Amino acid sequence: MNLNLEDIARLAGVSRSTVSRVINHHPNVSPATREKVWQVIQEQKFHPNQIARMLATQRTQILGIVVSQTAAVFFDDPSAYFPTLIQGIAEVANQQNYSTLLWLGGSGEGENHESFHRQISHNHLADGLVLLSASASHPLIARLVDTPALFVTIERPRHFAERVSYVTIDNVQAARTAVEHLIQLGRRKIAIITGPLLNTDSHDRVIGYQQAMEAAGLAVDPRWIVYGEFNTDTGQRAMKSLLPLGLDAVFAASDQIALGVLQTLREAGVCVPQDMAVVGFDDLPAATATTPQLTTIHHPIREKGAYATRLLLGLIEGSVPEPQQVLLPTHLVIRQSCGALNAQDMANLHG
Amino acid sequence: MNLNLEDIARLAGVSRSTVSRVINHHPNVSPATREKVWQVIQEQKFHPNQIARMLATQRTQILGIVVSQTAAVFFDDPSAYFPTLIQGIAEVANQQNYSTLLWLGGSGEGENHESFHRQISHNHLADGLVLLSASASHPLIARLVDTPALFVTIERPRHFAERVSYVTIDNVQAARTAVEHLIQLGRRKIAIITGPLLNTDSHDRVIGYQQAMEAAGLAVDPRWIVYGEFNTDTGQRAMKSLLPLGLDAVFAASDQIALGVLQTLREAGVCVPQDMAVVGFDDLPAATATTPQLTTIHHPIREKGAYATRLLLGLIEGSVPEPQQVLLPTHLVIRQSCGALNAQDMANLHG
DNA sequence: TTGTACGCGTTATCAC
DNA sequence: GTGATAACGCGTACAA
Repeated sequence: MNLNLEDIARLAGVSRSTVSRVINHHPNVSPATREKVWQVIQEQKFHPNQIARMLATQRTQILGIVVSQTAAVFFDDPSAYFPTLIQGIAEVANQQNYSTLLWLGGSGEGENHESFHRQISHNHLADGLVLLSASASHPLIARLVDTPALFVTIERPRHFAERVSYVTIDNVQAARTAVEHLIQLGRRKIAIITGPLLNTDSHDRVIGYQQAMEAAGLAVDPRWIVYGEFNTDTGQRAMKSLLPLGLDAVFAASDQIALGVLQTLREAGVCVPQDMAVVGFDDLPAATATTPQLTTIHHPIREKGAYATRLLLGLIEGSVPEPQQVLLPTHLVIRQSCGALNAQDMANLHG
Repeated sequence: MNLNLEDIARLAGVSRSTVSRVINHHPNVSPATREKVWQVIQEQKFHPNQIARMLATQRTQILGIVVSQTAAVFFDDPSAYFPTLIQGIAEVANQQNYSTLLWLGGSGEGENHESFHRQISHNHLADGLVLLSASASHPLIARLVDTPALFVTIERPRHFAERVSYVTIDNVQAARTAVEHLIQLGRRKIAIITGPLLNTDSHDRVIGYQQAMEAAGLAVDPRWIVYGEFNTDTGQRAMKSLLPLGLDAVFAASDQIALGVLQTLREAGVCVPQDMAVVGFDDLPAATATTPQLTTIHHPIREKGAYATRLLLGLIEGSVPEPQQVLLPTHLVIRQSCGALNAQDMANLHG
């Protein structure tokens, strides 16, 4: 049923190589034959066999996306973090004529994780890999770092950080900015609720928090630093434990956490921003749906995926040397949850 | 750097074919040589080249996942519908040693859509395709239906429904069950807020609604049927327009819509379920986070993806004939938003 | 400018 | 049981 180069060649009255040249836009082919060959190709709706081409060129034009995460984090997360990342990756990839292979796994424990990573590192289908969540992909990184495989991680990895290419945001600076904003507004007793201790994003945000506090000469009570998950549940639980400490502000290191914080504060009858200022992180769509609207750090998630992909493509083309480490900038989005905008300001904004 | 069959053969002192037989677990090989060859394979950490194998077998062991949706729907949706579907697909695929190729597209208009679908239908990389959202993939279906390409859609397609394989839920029955529940509780003036008019899921839910109403001898005011999108915004807008009509119940054809409905009712001071009963659809995690908790139809999204994949695999293996159409069952999850459980019942449940 | 011949790494069909 | 040898469909030096 399917034709091949040979068939087209015969129909066009030329050799197989000439057809190949035409298809690959090789310069050395006369306009006449080029025209003639294209004609036949169009007529026959011929499309070269990708697989054969891969075998011959040793290039697949495929990028692998690896999500080494437990299922729940991927699909039950209202923040759509991974989907957004994937969107950014796929966009750039498709645009550059790359296809994307999706590896979802790690849902099981130990054994499963093992075989999942083995599968990826042995399946040489992709020209390069994007690892979403460096912390979760740690075993895979350890496996890949000593091979010629090309990959870039999202997040700075905990280990091998100097040897691997990664794209992340400037978490330290971002957190610092968020906390400085609170301090400028007169807040002094500021807590931080963040994600896992072993996640570098989470970790760096704590560093930024500490830097801002120290720079302002504010002492930090150890109880003010709470680790958990980047979800609403953690926000609720942490805020409850923080309630008796007499704080005047909370830096929630993700909007999901902030959602839980706001909910708990509402239930406890604590007014935001009057009694407690809250600043989030991520700038999710949900951040504008809360009352009061959430002041937060804009996190260019999609752009992170896109950038990582462009970088990976660069590594594949050989146009940039390995390793590459990039920190994307973020910025503060001021809304209502910190009290920076009073009623008058709001009126002006809307006027 | 990378070895091939020939190299292993030389090292094991046998021929290339024998090595191939060992790898593919062919019976016709003596235990002795089998053992010897395995030894070498292990030592050299040899893994056969997938691409070459694909070329020879004419099978890729790759499944394509096509999301012909505008970007926003994929990544900004808190319901995580597509990610959940993808999860179900990837799980089954990986389990059966298939990789998944992800096609995200249709973000642009016309032209882009065209080239996106062309790219997919010409890229013969996948052994089969799963099209998420038949309504959005309509042009692609039209393109594929007359080719030997194997594919299954999620949702019943609007056209070619008899000729294509699809997996969906029994929307008519589900909607009917939801509305019957409201009727049994004494509600009479029941509205439905649903998704796009051209979406078959959306359409079928209206059919089920009408059947239930008719079976109960209840007249339906045309204004009670509102089409929109499967999101919170639609819920809010539609509910506002419904408010003056003196209803006593609303069937929101998605939990996202129900969220908007509940919010609008709260703002309007309408008590749920006393003044207005609300039943949703999907049974998202968010349905238990509302006050009152949402009575809703459980929608096995993940299972839908998994089933579609198993079906597609069957088509590929040739073990089932084309086309196959399957309706997955759903069930009603009774919580608080319809008043079926009073305070006493709740106490008993928790006791 | 065009054609020949070989290589990419497997699987599959034969003989032996 | 085992080993040549021919596909699979394409890219590409090299020769013409």
